[in-house]
Amino acid sequence: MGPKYRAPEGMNDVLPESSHLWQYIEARWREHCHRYGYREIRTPVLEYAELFERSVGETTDIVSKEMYILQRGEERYALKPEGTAPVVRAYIEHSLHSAGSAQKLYYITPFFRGERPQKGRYRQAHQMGAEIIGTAQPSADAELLAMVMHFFQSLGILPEALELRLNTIGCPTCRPAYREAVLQFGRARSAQLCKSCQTRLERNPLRILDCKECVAITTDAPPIDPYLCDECRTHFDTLQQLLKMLDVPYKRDYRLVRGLDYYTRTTFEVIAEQGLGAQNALCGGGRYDGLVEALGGAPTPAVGVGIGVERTLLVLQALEVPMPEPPRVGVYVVAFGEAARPVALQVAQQLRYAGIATDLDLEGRSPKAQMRLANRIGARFAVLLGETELAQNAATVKDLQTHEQTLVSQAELAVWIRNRLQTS
RNA sequence: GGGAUCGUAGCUCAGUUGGUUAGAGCGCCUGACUGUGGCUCAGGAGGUCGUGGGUUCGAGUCCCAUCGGUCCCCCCA
Repeated sequence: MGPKYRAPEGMNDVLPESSHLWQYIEARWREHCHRYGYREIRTPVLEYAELFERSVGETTDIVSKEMYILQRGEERYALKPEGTAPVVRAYIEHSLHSAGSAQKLYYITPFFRGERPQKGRYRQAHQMGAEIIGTAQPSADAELLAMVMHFFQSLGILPEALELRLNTIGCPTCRPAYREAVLQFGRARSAQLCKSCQTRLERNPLRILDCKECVAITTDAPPIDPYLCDECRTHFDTLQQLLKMLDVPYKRDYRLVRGLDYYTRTTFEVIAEQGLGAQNALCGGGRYDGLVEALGGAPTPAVGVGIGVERTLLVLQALEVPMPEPPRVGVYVVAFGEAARPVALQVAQQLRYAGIATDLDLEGRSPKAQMRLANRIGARFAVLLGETELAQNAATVKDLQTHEQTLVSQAELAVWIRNRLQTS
């Protein structure tokens, strides 16, 4: 029996029982990025649709059929389907290059793709991203990858649970020749390729390499290495050396040819064996040396990563990694009798002003129900107010763990409680 | 866009080859304990069995349609 109104398909409410986990992951990401010298950037949830059409690529599924388009008058907007293009747009728009050095920017953002939802894949999902804009040095790629793996580690995910897959897809100088080689390879075996790969072949031949259906055929496809230009080869070699030096394990994956048009050279993803179903990529990213220029900026190399928040959460839960408990109030104020209720509210405020997380009944429940609630929400102390206490401007503080009761004057209440909350 | 699967109380689920007033646990409320939680016990509230048709003397149970969830393909974080 569905309720009359539900959240849109593939879009989820984060309920209080799990919102603290989101806060935790997001706080960790912020901390982590600050530790690596990044600063936060926030961009609108909407951009002019054209931004994504130009950057992500008109022929990609994302742009051709998954974007949420909003038309308002003459303006065509799209809910952002990924995080990088808006950051690059902002970088150009606000001349962030003028800072003189490469910009390290991080963000946390929702993004939207109109696809059938499944485990770990939603129509509104959330991404933690980081971009280094303004350097072509492989040390940027290496630092970014080390940061990402360090981030997962800091959340308590063991390195064995993850696999960093790494590849290079060359640059506009060398990729065309490789593309041609794969195209020839594919054409020669066109009949054996799956249906979608046959159309893929003409549009974006490299994509046949990461088709699961056609692995058996494409396993013999030519590797890119002999086709790489000197610059791309040096970049990739150096990156691999740096990763080894930094003890960041990775696996070369010749099939890792990302979906978005803007990638050059380095591509990577981190996959998890457990916790995610078919959507086992926790994060993905790569170098996009042509994007800033393509969007109207000066030629500016860059590299970036996006980490799925939902997917990270699923992995943490599947691996049973310890995570924080939801916040609890320390004190619950209980009123015995109607006369005590306004005083209870007053006392609760007094405790809150003193910085003590406090709650009380606002529904007129019986004392017993109030006590039950105090216990259930995990409060450490119940502050009891009845005729006896009111007569003395005092309160009975009950320690709900030890059952000890102490009569404390209302004036000293906050200090009395704060001392015990700190020491226990 | 295609496919698989599920849909009984707020939540997790029982409901036998179709057979009277549809059940349990958790949670909620009340009481035992007239101003005191956690344990126990006794009561109570809460359900158009997703919806609409059909078969039947009779449908939660069978058939069809439809809606929704979940998972998978495609694609991607």
